[in-house]
Amino acid sequence: MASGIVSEDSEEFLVQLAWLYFVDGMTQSEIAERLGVTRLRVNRGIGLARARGLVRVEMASPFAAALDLQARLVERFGLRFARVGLADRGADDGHQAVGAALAYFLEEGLARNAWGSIGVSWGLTIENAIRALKPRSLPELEVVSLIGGTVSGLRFNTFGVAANLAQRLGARHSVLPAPIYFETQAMAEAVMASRPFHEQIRKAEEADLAILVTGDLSDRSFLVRDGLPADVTAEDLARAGAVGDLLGQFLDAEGRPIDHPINRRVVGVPVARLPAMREVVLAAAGPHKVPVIRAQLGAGLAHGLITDDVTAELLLAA
Amino acid sequence: MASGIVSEDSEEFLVQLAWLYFVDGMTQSEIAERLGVTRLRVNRGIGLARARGLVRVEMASPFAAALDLQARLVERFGLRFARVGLADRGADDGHQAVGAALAYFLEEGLARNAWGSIGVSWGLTIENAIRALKPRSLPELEVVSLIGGTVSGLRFNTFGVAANLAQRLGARHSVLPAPIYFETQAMAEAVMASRPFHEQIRKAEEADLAILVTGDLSDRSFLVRDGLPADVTAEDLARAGAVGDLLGQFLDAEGRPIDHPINRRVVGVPVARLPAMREVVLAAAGPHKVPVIRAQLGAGLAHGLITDDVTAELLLAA
DNA sequence: CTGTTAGCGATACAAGTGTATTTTTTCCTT
DNA sequence: AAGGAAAAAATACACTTGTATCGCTAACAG
Repeated sequence: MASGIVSEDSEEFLVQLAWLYFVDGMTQSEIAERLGVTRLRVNRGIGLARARGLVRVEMASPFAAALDLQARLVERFGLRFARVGLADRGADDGHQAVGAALAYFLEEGLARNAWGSIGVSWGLTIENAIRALKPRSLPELEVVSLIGGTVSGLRFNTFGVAANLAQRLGARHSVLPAPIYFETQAMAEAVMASRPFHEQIRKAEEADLAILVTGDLSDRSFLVRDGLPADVTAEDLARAGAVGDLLGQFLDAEGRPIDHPINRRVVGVPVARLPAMREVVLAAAGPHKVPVIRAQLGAGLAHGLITDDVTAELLLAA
Repeated sequence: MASGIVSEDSEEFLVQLAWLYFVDGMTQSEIAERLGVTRLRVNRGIGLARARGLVRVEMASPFAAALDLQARLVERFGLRFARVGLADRGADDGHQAVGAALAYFLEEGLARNAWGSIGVSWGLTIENAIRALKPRSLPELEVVSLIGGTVSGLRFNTFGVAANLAQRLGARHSVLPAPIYFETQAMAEAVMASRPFHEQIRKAEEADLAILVTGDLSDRSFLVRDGLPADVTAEDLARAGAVGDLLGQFLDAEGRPIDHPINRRVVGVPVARLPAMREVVLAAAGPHKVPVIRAQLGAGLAHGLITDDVTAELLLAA
């Protein structure tokens, strides 16, 4: 019902608002008066412009705030690099901060033209990062999915994530047109072995950059909550020794895939291939994810880590 | 209170503030509490971070708001392009809006690598634009002064402008090490004819982009207020038919240099050479500048115009 | 030792902002 | 044409921000 609250949400209007507010520093009531609309409209419009990523705040050296944590992470886990943003300790979803940190990391690399193809999975973190990215036109770049998608139309579906990121960057994209999990191991193997899938997965494995996310086994994980096949529960996985997932594959505390059918029904780049990839970064934060992250970093599954200060402290604490 | 709190205006502190405020959306009091400083400090720090250009708001398609005005300016004055920002009609100095517009224009071109060298003069507008620019590293780029500088240490002195812009862009720069006006015509001619000056001016004339500003004859013009030689007054110039200046040279209502000694005592690229330059843009706004701008555009002294909506309307009104 | 001054913290307050609630308008249906 | 639903406007209010003011303290010169 409450679908289109702000009706006059044309880009032109929003750009006007943004200009008058952020560039000229006019007050919302002044703008409302000048444009002949209500202050409410202005207020909502400005919010909308930010939410849509039409205006972004860029920061000169965003990672200057946590230099020490970054250095200690690199040292401790033998990483190539680490980037840590500052979390809002009040809000319980650290996605905001990590998303922004991931975006700044991507901006750096994109400015250097460091990657010809980028592999992504899914999740709120990436979704947030996309919005914080500056729109570009990079027709040479290709965004590839590292993993299948869910059937249900979740907004952070892999298909959507790859498409949105590609659109933001003016790049091409390709996905793995399959569910994350097949009903049976046989079906998954058959599909993965077929020509087009084989080639697509290979393309994913050859991406210049892979952006990984991870989830734990709690209800806070979207994969656990909505993405698991009907016949598998989080309890099953915990009993089999899992602490969380990477690319839909469930890993134990040492970062090894657990011995459970679900790991053989998955469609995506196998975790075992990650160490051979060119550049793999893990973007994850939240106290509940600390064990999973530590497992994955310990197993050498990522070259770089992007997280927030709270998570970084916890990772270093043990 | 914690021990190692960075309580000065260090970049690290400001970046922390900016991150917590703009990325995490925390309130100023929350930030103050978390960092163990007073809210006042946070408030001022955030302002400082903006003023220093440490955080910038970028906007997706900044010139979408005034498409029609731009088209009409191009049509009316036979320009290659026009960019118009939205002025705050309350504030009487339009420098904010034009500065931002100029910055967006430069961002466009810099992203395309459109220029190998950029010529600048001086003024508040350019100063504002520099702060709104994203820092870069373009060691191949050279910023050159199109004009001499003032003796007094005005902060928008040409020398400073060229140096600041170059620093922001990570570029080299060179200036015309002379005052704008010499005491006598003979001195000016002698200097301009000397080898190093001759070469420097030639380099300026060959710049890929020239950014011009202009002033009228009122007290609002910094050149008139502080930059004129002691023996010349604005009244003299007005009597000689001047309506304003371009590169320190005073022009009449048709855009022709007036016949007055001051125009022969100036150190800089002669206005007459502008039409032969590759790309010349005039960045100027304000109702009081309308006659000068119109004169200059009428005489074909610029290929492009960067201004604000108020000025654009007035230019088109006549 | 004392008076002066610069700077910071505390307090206060006016203005600005984000959101919830109620009223009005508009437009569609019957 | 009347009734009803949905959108926009008006109203209200709690909270946030920016700035002015006062008073304390510490540094410093005489």
